[in-house]
Amino acid sequence: MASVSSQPQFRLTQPPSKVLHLRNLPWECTEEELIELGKPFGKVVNTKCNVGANRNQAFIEFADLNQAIAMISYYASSSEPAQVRGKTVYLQYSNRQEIVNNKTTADVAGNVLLVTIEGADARLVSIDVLHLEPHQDISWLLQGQEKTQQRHDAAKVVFSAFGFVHKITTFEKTAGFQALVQFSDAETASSAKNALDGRNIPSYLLPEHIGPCTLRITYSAHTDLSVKFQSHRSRDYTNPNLPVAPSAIDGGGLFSVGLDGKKLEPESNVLLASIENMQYAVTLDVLHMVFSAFGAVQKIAMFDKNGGLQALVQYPDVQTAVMAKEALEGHCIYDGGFCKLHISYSRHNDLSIKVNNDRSRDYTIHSTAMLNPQPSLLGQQPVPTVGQPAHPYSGTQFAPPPEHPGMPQPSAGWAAGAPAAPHSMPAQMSNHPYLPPGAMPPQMGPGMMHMAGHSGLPQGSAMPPPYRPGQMQ
DNA sequence: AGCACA
Repeated sequence: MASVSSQPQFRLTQPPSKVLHLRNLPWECTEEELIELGKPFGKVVNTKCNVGANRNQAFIEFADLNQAIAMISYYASSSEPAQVRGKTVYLQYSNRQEIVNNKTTADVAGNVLLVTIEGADARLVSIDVLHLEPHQDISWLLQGQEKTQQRHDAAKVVFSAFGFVHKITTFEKTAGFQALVQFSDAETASSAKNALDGRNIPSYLLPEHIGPCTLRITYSAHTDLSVKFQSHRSRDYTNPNLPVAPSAIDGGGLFSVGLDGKKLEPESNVLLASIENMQYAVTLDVLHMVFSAFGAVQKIAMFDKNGGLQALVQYPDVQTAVMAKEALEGHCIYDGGFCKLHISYSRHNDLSIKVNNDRSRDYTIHSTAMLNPQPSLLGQQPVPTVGQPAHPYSGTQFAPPPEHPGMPQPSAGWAAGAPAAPHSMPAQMSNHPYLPPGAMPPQMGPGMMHMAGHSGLPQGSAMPPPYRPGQMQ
């Protein structure tokens, strides 16, 4: 008998199925587009997008087998390939007879996201990415040994930019490392999804030398994740009292040192600041101004790292650095999510500044004349009187959206960032809704963060003097 | 360019 050897890979003809498997789809491909593609041939009753390792495959299911056959046949003999937005899409019968798993109605927006974190080096994500959550004591995580946990942490940090993350569960699958991330509502979830899907975790959140970690995001059908324990693979941020380290991970080894106890990242008087979404120039003087709000800045050294700008900022003492870090972390130098700061403690205690130039400066030695001794925008005056920088940043350097009261919303973040906003910058100065042109305080870049009082920052009277070693919890 | 949520 000339029986066909049916090695699955080489079968030219799969058995027909109402379900078609599509590949080589564009990222932006939506369920609507899939339906559009199939509609000429019949009724599409179900779809599944973002399938496969690259999330660029999909399934569509027709109401009737003949409709699927019609579509396959048509494109088998057509000179024009099937396309979605100009991209050729390859079709074949699926090896399944129906789309299983379909979430309730489709890829319907919910408050829980299914996130796949791709990247060969994802396991190397540092604990540093956690530091965005000052209240969140994650010291127990340090004990963790698992790569999954670290990617989990990265997910927390990244997604917190869009709103409060209630819960995260993670799991390892063939598709890779995945997480379910629960927000309070679908709006928040969808803003996170829209902003983050297909993007890489910014390199400043990752240690040096590690490759990109890409996020692939779809909606989950879940609405409320069940997290029974705080573990390295699941966390409930709404319930800090949840028991730690369940049997799930034989987590015996965990010295669960205080869920409200000690800090793990050693504090330092020197901060390492990374600047994200740097749509506008950030100069030494700008950094000096910003960080001076919390105390005398002794030294600053700027350098490029991983394609981004970083700076080491030295204060005379740890307490000041702690204050600055707590206050500035995650905030933007400019309104609109521009030049967002990420701050961790440096291992340095005393920077060695070889030369004073536009990238590094020792404010303790010469040029003290221009160093404004009074340390705070924050402390007293609502009107910033920070030291006039050596090179006044002419308005053109910055993109000064109107001087919004209130710190920029962290929600913008790197999220929508990339494509947004670069165009009209100097123009906005004159368009300032409140100030006549030229009314801008010369010391302050227009649109810059106003440390004095507003949202996240402790303000004026409410704020203990910067040097007070008080606990700001 | 080759088949999916623990």
